[in-house]
Amino acid sequence: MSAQAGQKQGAPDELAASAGHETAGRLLLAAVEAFAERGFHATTTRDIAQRAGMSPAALYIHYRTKEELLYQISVFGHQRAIRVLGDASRHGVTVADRLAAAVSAFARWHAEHHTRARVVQYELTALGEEHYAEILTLRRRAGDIIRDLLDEGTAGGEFQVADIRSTARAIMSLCIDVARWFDPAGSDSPEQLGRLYAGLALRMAGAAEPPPGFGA
Amino acid sequence: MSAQAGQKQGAPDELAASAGHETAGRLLLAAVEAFAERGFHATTTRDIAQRAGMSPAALYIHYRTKEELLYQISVFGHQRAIRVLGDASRHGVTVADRLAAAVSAFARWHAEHHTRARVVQYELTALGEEHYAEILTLRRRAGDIIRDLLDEGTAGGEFQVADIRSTARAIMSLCIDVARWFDPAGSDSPEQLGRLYAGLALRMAGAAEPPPGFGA
DNA sequence: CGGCCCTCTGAGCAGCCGCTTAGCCAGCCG
DNA sequence: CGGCTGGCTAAGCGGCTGCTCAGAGGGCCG
Repeated sequence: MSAQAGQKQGAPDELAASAGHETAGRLLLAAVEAFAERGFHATTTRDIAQRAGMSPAALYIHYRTKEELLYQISVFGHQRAIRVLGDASRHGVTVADRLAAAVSAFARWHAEHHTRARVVQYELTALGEEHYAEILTLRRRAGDIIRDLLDEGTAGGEFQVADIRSTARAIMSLCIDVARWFDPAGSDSPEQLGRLYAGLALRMAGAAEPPPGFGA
Repeated sequence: MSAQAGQKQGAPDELAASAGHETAGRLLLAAVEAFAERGFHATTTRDIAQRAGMSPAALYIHYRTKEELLYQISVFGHQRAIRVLGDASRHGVTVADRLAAAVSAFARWHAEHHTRARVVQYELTALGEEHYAEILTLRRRAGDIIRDLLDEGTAGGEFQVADIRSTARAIMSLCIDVARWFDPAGSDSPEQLGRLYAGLALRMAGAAEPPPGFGA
């Protein structure tokens, strides 16, 4: 019930570990679940504390406010997502390979960590003004990765894109929205979804179709 | 400040008119704005009443609860969006024409009415259980429209789609997510966005590319 | 072993929440 | 003209909110 989907049993959660203290990490995971289920504003500090098996006051030993919990989740989540996207975007010989790898990894991350991703992508506006601005600069980096790939592929003639900025935004948009609707009980696995979305992104970029029977 | 984007000055708002009473309509528009800005749970009935220029108690003469306001907005918004999508999906000779028209209209609606659409698409979970279930049946109808077009186009050989259900969901997802990021002060107009997204959807469907210089 | 610090709890504060109630007032009907 | 009706408001109810604080308990250090 409290285990993050896709995480191996017994493996320490990296988000929880990032808190640097076991109780602080438990509170972070409890907050992710609660925020994802009900939204930031509808979640009470008592609810978070109860999910972590603690008293409401314990929360304020490790975090100054409820908003700081959201901020920590947001920073860590964005950093992870951008790293996943950036690493994948360097795997591949052709630009098309790299775009496919990037989109596949990014969409897959949103499916696998849909609980976390939902908080990261849809509860941003509940952040304080300074924290919000800080997160926005992180987000721009993610968009730039896809745009650079489209730039490179279009310049080299591999892609046919009329409006690079808008197309890059559409591809990002497609991946991000996965967090809204993805259901782990549904028929598609995160891997399948990643493959499918990589193909869709290549088509959106106007890349030449791979021959039939290509790929696994 | 309180006028819906894209609405002509002085023209009676159809959502407001749907309330059947002037004050009730003003409250509905005020609620849309407040819910879109802060989210349902972070919005207080006092805030809604103040935006409509009334006392908090006035709200309860026209609506039983705060949730009923959200429900009215949701039903009306879904009905409009589905009608826009359905009407457009019947305009065109080829299936590709109709898919382009449907996606263009649907994406454009989400851009033009992004305030309303944001509430409709992202505050669903705040609905009561029965109301939520009712809205879900409406939503399925929307998805079916795109899926039927892909079905028809694939059967006729106009489209090349490996996974029709997932591709239909991706196209819907792309349009819906417009409500999350669209900024009327940005460089793209709703019309431009609709045209762009129609082209992207055709590519996702594997339709043959139109010859260069095609269209306006 | 004594003292200290760090973590955690029970109790609770001030303030805001959704919603209700009693009553005011303008407009319509006979 | 008197009385009734429906839209509206001022005041306020119980309950829940984020957050605080005094103190308990247990492990580490000298």
